[in-house]
Amino acid sequence: MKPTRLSPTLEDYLEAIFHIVSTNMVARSMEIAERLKVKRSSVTVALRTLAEKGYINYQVRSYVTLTDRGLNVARCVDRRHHILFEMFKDVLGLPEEVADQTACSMEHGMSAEVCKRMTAFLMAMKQDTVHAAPIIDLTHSLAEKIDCTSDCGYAPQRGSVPRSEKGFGTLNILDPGKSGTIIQLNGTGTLKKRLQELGITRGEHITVVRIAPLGDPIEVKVKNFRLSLRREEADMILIQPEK
Amino acid sequence: MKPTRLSPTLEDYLEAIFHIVSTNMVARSMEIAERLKVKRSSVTVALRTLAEKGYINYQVRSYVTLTDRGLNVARCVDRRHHILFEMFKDVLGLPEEVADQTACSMEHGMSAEVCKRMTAFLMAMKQDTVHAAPIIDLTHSLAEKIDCTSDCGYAPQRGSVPRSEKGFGTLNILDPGKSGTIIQLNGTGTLKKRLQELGITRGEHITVVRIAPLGDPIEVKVKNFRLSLRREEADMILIQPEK
DNA sequence: GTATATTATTAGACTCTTCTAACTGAATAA
DNA sequence: TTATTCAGTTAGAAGAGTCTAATAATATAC
Repeated sequence: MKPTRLSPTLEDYLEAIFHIVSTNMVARSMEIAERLKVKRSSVTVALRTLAEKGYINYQVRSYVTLTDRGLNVARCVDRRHHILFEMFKDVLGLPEEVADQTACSMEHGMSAEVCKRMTAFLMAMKQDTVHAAPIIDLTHSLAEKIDCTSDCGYAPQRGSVPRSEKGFGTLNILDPGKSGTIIQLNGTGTLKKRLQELGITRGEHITVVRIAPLGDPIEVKVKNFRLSLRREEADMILIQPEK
Repeated sequence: MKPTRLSPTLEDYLEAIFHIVSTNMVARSMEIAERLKVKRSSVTVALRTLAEKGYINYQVRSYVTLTDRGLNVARCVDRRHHILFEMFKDVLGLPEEVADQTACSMEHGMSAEVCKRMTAFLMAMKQDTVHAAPIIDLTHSLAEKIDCTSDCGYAPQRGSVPRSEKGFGTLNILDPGKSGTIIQLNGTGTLKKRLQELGITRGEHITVVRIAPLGDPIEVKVKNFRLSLRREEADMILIQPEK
């Protein structure tokens, strides 16, 4: 009966019960299982927990109803869902199904305050259509222009990780002519061994002589030997740059 | 090495590594643990998994870097985070910390398409400030007026669950004068027994005679006996209303 | 160069959520 | 009434993620 914070999963169960109860007055395991796409046995477990915490009225092998507490939470979750749904559908112009699905997966991390503000925002968009309409139009036309495959619009970059502040990095951060001290070797057994045999060991001093056009291979100098390393190999060598 | 879909948790680890690597070139367990507020031992487990799946370069007891695949995913998660953060901070006017936290918990359920549209929306808001400014102003002033405690702005209601379509419900859905057939008793041992002894059993016909002002108690008639039930008791009685 | 402190790892336990498979209770039909 | 069917339950296992406690490797200090 204590008001423990509900997990996202249990919130989902409550939400499902809320919807079923809205048209049916009572909910049964089967319907909940269907709606949440889980097995009936999982529902039983969840119902037991929800009943223990005082969110539902539940006796073994009988219908389920929400307690007042359960109803409050369910309404709250439902409300968050609707707000997000509207945002995604009406403002962002996503198809209903996607909007619904996305709302589902986002509704749980939303505090009352956030919910309130988003409600206010949607109210504003609806009240002030004169200003809202051009924004929405612009949104849609901009959306078409953004190229967004797997990386969400980020342009693929090479050598994209910025320079270290503290100091170390893999060998690849050294420009030609610069040198550093080897801190650690990160490779797998064989490859690591090979590098060690070439003289690349902790504490050793290493200088980058030349880098081929595409960053591969890299010519380095260790103990007065010259070696040619592939980019992957260089990535395994952790160094503390000099100067 | 297979491109299994990452869990939200693992995405969080990747994101943390991404940020540490951005200033540090390499990430260490400790820093990751601090950032995610978990114990170092949990980090070790996560790193092992991420390495197995090919998202990071990781050898036991050495620094961590992102692979190309890891970098792509991390950038993507980071981008989703930023978009949500901006939305919450700049549009909804939430304090930075709340915006960040909320973005954190919502960033995982966001598809590339949703991310794209939200990016477009924020671009639109920034490009067309003439229209955006009044909307944001209105949002803020509306937000102040919404009373939103635990139930997200829903007004507390009594008897709020709508009437059944299929039919059954607890006794509380019957208006005075209406009657129905008892389908099931939902109570605990003692209480259930008490009700049964009063003549409230499956298949019995029950009529609501009168409901006290606040819905409690409810006067009913079963088998020509008149009984007074408390609201809680009535909630345990499942009925199929008549007509 | 040994001792101490720091950092990372293992092992084992626990929670949460789900599953499968077997079983139980109740409603329906013969 | 007995058999069949179906919904709901239990038990047991598994995976993910976390923790504590103990241990091991490394770095630092003397």
